[in-house]
Amino acid sequence: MAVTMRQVASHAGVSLKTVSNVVNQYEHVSASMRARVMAAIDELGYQMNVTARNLSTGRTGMLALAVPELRLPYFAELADAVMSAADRLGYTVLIEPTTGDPAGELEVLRSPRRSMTDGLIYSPTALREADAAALAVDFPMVLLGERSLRSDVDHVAMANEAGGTMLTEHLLARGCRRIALIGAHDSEVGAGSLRVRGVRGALARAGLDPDDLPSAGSQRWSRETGRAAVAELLARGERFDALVALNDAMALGAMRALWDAGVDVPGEVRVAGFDDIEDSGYARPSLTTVNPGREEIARTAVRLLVDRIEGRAEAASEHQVPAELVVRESTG
Amino acid sequence: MAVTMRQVASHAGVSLKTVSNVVNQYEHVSASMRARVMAAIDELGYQMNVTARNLSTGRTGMLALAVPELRLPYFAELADAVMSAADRLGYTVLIEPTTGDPAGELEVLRSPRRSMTDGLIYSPTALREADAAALAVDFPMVLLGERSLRSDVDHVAMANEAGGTMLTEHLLARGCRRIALIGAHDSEVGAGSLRVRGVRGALARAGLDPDDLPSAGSQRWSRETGRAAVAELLARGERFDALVALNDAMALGAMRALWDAGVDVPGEVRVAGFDDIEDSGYARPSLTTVNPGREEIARTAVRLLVDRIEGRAEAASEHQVPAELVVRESTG
DNA sequence: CTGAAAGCGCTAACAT
DNA sequence: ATGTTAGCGCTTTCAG
Repeated sequence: MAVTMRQVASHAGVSLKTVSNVVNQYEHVSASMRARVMAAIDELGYQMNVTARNLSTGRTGMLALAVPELRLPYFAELADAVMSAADRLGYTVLIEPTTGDPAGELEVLRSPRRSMTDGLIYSPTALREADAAALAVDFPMVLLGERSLRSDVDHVAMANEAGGTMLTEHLLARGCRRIALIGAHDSEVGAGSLRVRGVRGALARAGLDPDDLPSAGSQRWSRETGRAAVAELLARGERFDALVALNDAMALGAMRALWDAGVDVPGEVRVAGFDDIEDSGYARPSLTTVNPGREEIARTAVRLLVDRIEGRAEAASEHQVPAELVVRESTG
Repeated sequence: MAVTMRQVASHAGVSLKTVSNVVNQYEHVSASMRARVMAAIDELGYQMNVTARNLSTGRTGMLALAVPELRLPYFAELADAVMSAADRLGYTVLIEPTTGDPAGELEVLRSPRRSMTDGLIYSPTALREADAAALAVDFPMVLLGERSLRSDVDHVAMANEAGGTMLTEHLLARGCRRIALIGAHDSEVGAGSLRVRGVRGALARAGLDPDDLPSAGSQRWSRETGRAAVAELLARGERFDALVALNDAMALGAMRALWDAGVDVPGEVRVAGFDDIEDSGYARPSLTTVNPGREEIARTAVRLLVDRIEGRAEAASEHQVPAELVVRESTG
């Protein structure tokens, strides 16, 4: 079918190894040899069979990135950033959707496809303490998130708690006294609980009751969840002068629901989110949020993973990427 | 390093082939044999080396999907849909970002990585007539878009022109008389020109001048492009009572810019887009748009490609996926 | 600097 | 129903 290296070799009248050397930019090949081989390659339209090389070298040049779903804008933007960073280091990214449930997140660790990738960038959102053992894998992996589940693996942590704190202090400074929360669930791990912790801490420090937070929302952090959560809060008759959504998508859905209900943002309720996804700057009103440093997270994760794959890694490390408060119209 | 099938075989005291049979669910294996092999697999923690199988079978089980960038919401949602559809048929998707320029779009056709995927779903947006020859590839491919460049390949076309027509007729029915266009560029192929054709056709039929369309915007169909385009139109002093953006992202950016300029939507200007991305339903005002049938496009493309890969394909076919007008607040 | 030969881990005829 | 034997196309010692 396709032209093989062997055919190129015989067409050029050289050995297989020589063709391999030329193709792989091996230094010590005479110019004439190289020219002859290149000519044969062109004439035959040879294309390297990457699978064969992969088997031979034991490497595939692919990194896996496990995320819940690409429809969630944060993960689409993250994937984009990871792909660019990987590309710069000569790697390709295989995106593995987990659907954001524990089963899917565990499955990606055990998938036979792991043998097709050199390593995994893993952003679990639904794993529970009980699943921690599954993280003891025998391939290079870097975890996105705090070192909550397993410690002997590289981590890239974003400033979740600090972000929650910033947001809350900002709202308090604007005069808010009763904050409602969207998207909090009981998981003990993951970004959500840390963000909530930041919120509670700031409230406590301000002398407010950190446990008196009206809250709604589910596991799937989508616009629809945000919209439904606000509908629920209003239906329950909750009162609040600020709304912290644990991500921007929910915040955008929430703002829409508030508008539908005739509640003015930021006049009556100030709204803030997390992630600084692109939409947030274009929403009406534009959304105050926390920029988690997506680009740096992506760059760092890829670098750590590639270092480990290529044997340059030391002990497992944890990197903290600083977050930044982005104040926009939704908080006045 | 990793456990091989051979080790499993000797551990279980059977031949290589038997292990292979068990692993591949081959029917004719005695229950006892199967149990013995499974036990060995568990004890050794065996995991199939997919790369080796790929080399041997000449298949990888991966489909490539070439799109400009995942940050553009339409492509993130499309990728999501393609991945789901592929998964249902037992395939994995490798996303190949093209950056949306001609070089990147050509590159993906020639990349050695094509030997790692069984076929390609290709959504060119920047290719010119001159590049048509590059589409003569020797691997299974399905093109997303009209049969404008090459005809002997499977196509899944969306109703671009019809969509433009629907949108325009809707706007005319609402009383609009002067439509501005965002995102039109001179490319002769691609979705843009077809959408524009639909707009012009409807205008002509209504007795309006189809060539008198204020227009702005560039190749990259992002929110920022939409915002900048409106800024430019306003700066030029153009007058218009409707705005058709060639995709939703630009429409959302445009609406934001109109709001910044104090122009009421839909009161003074009605706005419409294309794609029905998720954001459009949550925007304020929510955006009137054309739903191109993304799910069906994805399903159809994957099915066509897999049929071809697995040898069930006939002659090249063109599938038309119907579009649907989604009327929302932005057109009153 | 180039060639010969072995082998990566699996599948697939072909036997048995 | 299970075992044997060749490869798949490339990389990689090891010679020369």
